[in-house]
Parts: sequence; C-alpha cells; structure tokens
Amino acid sequence: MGRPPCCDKEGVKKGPWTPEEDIILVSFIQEHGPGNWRAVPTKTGLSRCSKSCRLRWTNYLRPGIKRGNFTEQEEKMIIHLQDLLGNRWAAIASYLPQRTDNDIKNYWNTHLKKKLKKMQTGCEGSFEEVSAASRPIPRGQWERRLQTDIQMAKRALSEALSPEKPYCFSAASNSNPSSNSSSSFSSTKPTQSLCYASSEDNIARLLKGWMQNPPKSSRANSAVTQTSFNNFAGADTASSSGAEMSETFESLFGFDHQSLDLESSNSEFSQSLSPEANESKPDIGPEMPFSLLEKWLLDEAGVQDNST
DNA sequence: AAGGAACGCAACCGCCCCGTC
DNA sequence: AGACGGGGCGGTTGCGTTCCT
Repeated sequence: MGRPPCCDKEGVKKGPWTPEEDIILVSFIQEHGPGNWRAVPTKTGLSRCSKSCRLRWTNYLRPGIKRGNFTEQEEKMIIHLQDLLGNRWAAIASYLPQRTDNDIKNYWNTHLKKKLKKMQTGCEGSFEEVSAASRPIPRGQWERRLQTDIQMAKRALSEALSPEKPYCFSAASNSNPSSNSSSSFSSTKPTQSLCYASSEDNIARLLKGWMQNPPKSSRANSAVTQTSFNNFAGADTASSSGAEMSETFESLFGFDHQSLDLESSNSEFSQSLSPEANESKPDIGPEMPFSLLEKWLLDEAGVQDNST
C-alpha cells in the first residue's frame, strides 16, 4: 500500500499535549519560524511526530486564533461557504482567518449540521441559508476562483520570500494587494505566522499562566496554555491592524465588530473576501457586502453557464 | 448524589498533492 | 519520467465535560 505512517516509530508520544511541550514547540517556532516540521521533533527533543507538531501549531498554538462561541455571522458565513465549497474546510477557514479548519469542521459537524437538519425538517428557521443549502452550486466557478487565488498566493509568497525581502512581512500584506490571496491561509506558510509577540514575552506569559494553574490533567492545562497564547497574540497584533480590519469587516458584513472580538492582524480576511478584486472584476471592492458578492458570484456563474 | 447519555473538541489517521532529486 | 519525502487536508476517533434522569 502507501507509505507507512510517519508516527509509527517507537517512542513517539501521542495524545494531548502538555504545557511543557507547548512551550518547547512555541519557543522553537518563535526562533525558527514554522515550516520544516520534519526537523522539529529532532531539534526540539519533543517525542512527537512532525505532523503532530504542525497540527498542534496550526490548530492551537498559532497566534490570532479565536476559539469557541461562533457568532451568528460566522455561522452564516460557514453555512454559505459550505454550501458553495462543500467540505473544503481549509478553503472555508481561509475566509474566517481567526478560525482553524479543524474548528470549523468540528463546529459544522457538531452544531450546524444538526441545526440545518432541524430547520429543514421543522421549517422553523429564519436562516435563508436553508434555501441556500438546496440551491445548485456553481462549483466550477469556485474551482476556477480558487485556482487563481492559489496562484496569486504562491506568487505573492515567492515574492515575499525572495532574499532581499525582510523576514517578517505579514504587516506589509496589509498594504500589498498582491499578497492578499489566502486560499492557503490556514497553512503554516510564513506569510501569516512570523509576526507575533517576542519569544520572551510569550514564554513568560505562558509559564506564568501555567504556574498559576498547576496541572490537574494535561487537557485542562492545555486550555490554560491556550488562553495564555490567545491573550498575548491578541495583545500584540490587535493594535496594529485590528481597527482597520474591523472597519472593513463591518462594512463587508454589517457586523458589529466588537462582537467578533477581533484578535489578529488578519487583514487577509477582508482581502480574501474579494480574492479577485484586483484581477478580473473591476467593481468588487473591499467594501462590498457579502450578499452582493455572493450575488455576483452566482450571477456570473449563470452568465458563464449561458456562454458555454 | 450517582450513574449514564450526549456532547464537544483535540488529536490521530490515511490519502493526496506537490516539490525535489 | 518516475520515485520519494514533506506537508496539507478531510474524516474519524477517543476522551473529558456537561447534562439529564
């Protein structure tokens, strides 16, 4: 069959991560940046497989992650996007930069699926998504958009990684429309992962939080650790572009940005909502409401269908 | 208060894609 | 051109927590 699993070696630890492991992983990534996951276990001494390290980072330790309490707006977006994209959680997550694909997937499976089912059977819901869920999907359209999106992201990435560029450039992405595409946002590429609080500060906070909450179980302490990380991540990044981001967010969706508890510097979000604004669509600006954006997409799908 | 059921979520597994040699 | 390895992704599982009886 295929290759043997990467984690079937003896001595590879599985199960919940301990705060100590989190600290080791984070401090390593602080120092070297994410990537080259294969080398992480050997260089850090962690008894974890590379995949586990990557997953832990992307789903849990990465700064800017918002956890729990999905807002109604987020719910709607997920439903919309799931309708349009199917179970492409990474792609969906790229439009909700504060959420991980795993989080969205879990939320879909545990909440939204039931909710929609209930609404469809009971016809009691007020969500227009119920009808949207039964709408034909202009999938080919999205496929092409995603392809373009990905290519743009790759181009931007290669530009950004060129030797003369500074190491940390996610802040620059705010003003650089060419680096905005975020189909691969949930990945651990340097575009979104290298700008966070200083190592000392992060680790200090992490340790502090941990010391204040001595381990009862590894799981419980992971939650403590997570909170610490989210705190520092938010504190360090929100100030830079949070206001700008939330304005865009608000204008895009009519959200009350406060309810979204913006934490990160993910201006890619607003940009990613109009992934091709700078490509082929002249009038799709960052101010465009989602309903209009969707309408445009659907309309254009219809146009293309007609033209083929 | 105790036991069981249901729920939620972190983490694992396995497949696939892509880059490199 | 094909083999190989690393990384990404979606599906699934296992376990801790919460709710219900």
